[in-house]
Amino acid sequence: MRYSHQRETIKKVVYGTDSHPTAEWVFRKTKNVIPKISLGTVYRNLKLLAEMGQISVINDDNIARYDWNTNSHNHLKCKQCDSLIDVQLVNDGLISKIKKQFKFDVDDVEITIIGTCSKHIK
Amino acid sequence: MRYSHQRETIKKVVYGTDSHPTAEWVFRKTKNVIPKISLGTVYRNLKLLAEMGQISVINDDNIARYDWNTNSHNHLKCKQCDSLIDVQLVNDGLISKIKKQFKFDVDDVEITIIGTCSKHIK
DNA sequence: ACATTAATTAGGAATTATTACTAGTTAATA
DNA sequence: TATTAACTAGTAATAATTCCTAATTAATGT
Repeated sequence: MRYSHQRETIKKVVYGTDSHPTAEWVFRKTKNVIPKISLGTVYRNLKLLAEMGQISVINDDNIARYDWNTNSHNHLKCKQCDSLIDVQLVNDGLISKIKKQFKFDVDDVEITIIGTCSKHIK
Repeated sequence: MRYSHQRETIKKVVYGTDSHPTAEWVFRKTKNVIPKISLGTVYRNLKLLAEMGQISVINDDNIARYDWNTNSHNHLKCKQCDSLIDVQLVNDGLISKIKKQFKFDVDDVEITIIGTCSKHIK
């Protein structure tokens, strides 16, 4: 894997936000630094970064969002403001329970809690 | 909401399988009954059925899959055979914990466990 | 039964997110 | 500094889904 200015910039953009951005958002932000960057380059490098384990991908309602936080964690998704909030819900207990109960070899646990965040609860 | 032969047939197709089918799969199956049905009709009615709470939608890797089982439940997704297996993991404890801990009003809990199912473990 | 009407459909065009292709550019190495 | 393989910009292609429109059809009143 060769160094690339584009890839490094994209990585910095993702690492610089907690907003779980889409490819389109990353594209717009990266353009501020490299105006001639193309959307394809952003997609290709986001995919590469994910494969290298440097960022993670969240599948949110049929659109990919990216996250610098590669530790296993979960999300609260607010229907009102469409934001994703990081939380830690899973314990090793759940994983080993699934392994035993269903004879299922667990790689990853994806949890998204859909609802309304505190901002909108009066 | 007026009766429609197409919608009833689509519903029966979804209710007739445990395979969590895609819109494309439902389209092909429904075509056996109504050869001239169009893909748009399938999408529109799947959406309507979901809105009416008669089926549920699963977001699997940026492609929608449909499920007759509208009770809250979770999925084991096997990377090898791409199948989804229904399981029941969530207890009310988790939901009330989230409500308290994050002041988050929970509507739905989406859990997908990615891994390898028993078929592929020797 | 028949006319009216608003919901629904088929078929195709449009949209959105994403990937693939290609000629030109660039980082690494010798 | 020349070589070369990886990378990029720009654009075309693809895949899933939604939108549009004229024609069809289920429900209702007569």
